[in-house]
Amino acid sequence: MLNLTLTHTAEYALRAMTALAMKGDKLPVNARDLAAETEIPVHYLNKIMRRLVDADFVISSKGHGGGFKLGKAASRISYLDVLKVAGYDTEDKRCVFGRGGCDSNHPCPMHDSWSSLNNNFVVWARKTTLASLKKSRQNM
Amino acid sequence: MLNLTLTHTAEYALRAMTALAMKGDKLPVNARDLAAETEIPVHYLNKIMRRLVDADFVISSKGHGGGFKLGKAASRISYLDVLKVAGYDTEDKRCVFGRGGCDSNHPCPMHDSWSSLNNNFVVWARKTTLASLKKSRQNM
DNA sequence: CAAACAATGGATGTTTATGTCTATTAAGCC
DNA sequence: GGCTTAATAGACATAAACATCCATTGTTTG
Repeated sequence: MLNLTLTHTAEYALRAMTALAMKGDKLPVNARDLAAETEIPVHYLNKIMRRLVDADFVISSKGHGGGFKLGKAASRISYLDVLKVAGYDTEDKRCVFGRGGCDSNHPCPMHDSWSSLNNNFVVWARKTTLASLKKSRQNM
Repeated sequence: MLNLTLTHTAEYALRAMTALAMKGDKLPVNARDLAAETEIPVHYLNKIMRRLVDADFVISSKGHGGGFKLGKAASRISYLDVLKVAGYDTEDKRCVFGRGGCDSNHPCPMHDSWSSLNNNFVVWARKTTLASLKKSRQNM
């Protein structure tokens, strides 16, 4: 993994989850409202939500008064979790320099600096949860 | 800016620059050889090289014995420089949460955690130069 | 039970990034 | 000067990401 550019899909997933977390888990929010609030195209949001539902981070309910809400406590959902659902692969050991079999024993020229950045990122993404967001900005 | 996924263009640019840095600045390397070494499609590499040449990070020479070499000392070319040429925009202040006018005074729920990650990344990219790579892995 | 609401699933269209091709220009070598 | 090497330039093709649309299924309310 690594990166420097969030895909739209990933950014949207984070937005939607953040918005749900800010709501508390009282009432479900329907796709239309969620989309309006987060500036995400409704139909596209629906697709992303389905993946989050499949991964059990969101619970959906149909029919009148239905919609989406968090599937577990905000403190138990990390950015990393959400990014994985959105297609990021933390297990991807592909070499940035394009070499096969590049690891800390047989590093390519970019290996060391790159993995330090990557590790930093993964630590950050794992420890940042929807709850930490909510806590730091209750006053939105 | 921010990220978690390098575009191919950016990754290729970094690879090519790294490979050039490892060569020292004796002889130019032609596109064919550079492409083979870095596993980049030749024609695509050519396009990227042109942008690096335009930005003065690479000097090109045509004709027999020609090719590409670094345009300045490896220590004066940072990852950030290369990424900028590849299209990354460090000045992009667009809000990840989709809000207009989001800044540290009027932060969106994601703002704080997101900017701490981003700042980290920018510091890293600025301080990491082609020389640091070269030094850490002279033995490639 | 009927009507309205809302997610689901999949087909389809559009845009952007990636990759390929061909012709042109410039430089070195004989 | 003619031949070969190599970058430059831009047109063109392909694939992936992004986005839209519509029909279906399930829920709630009256």
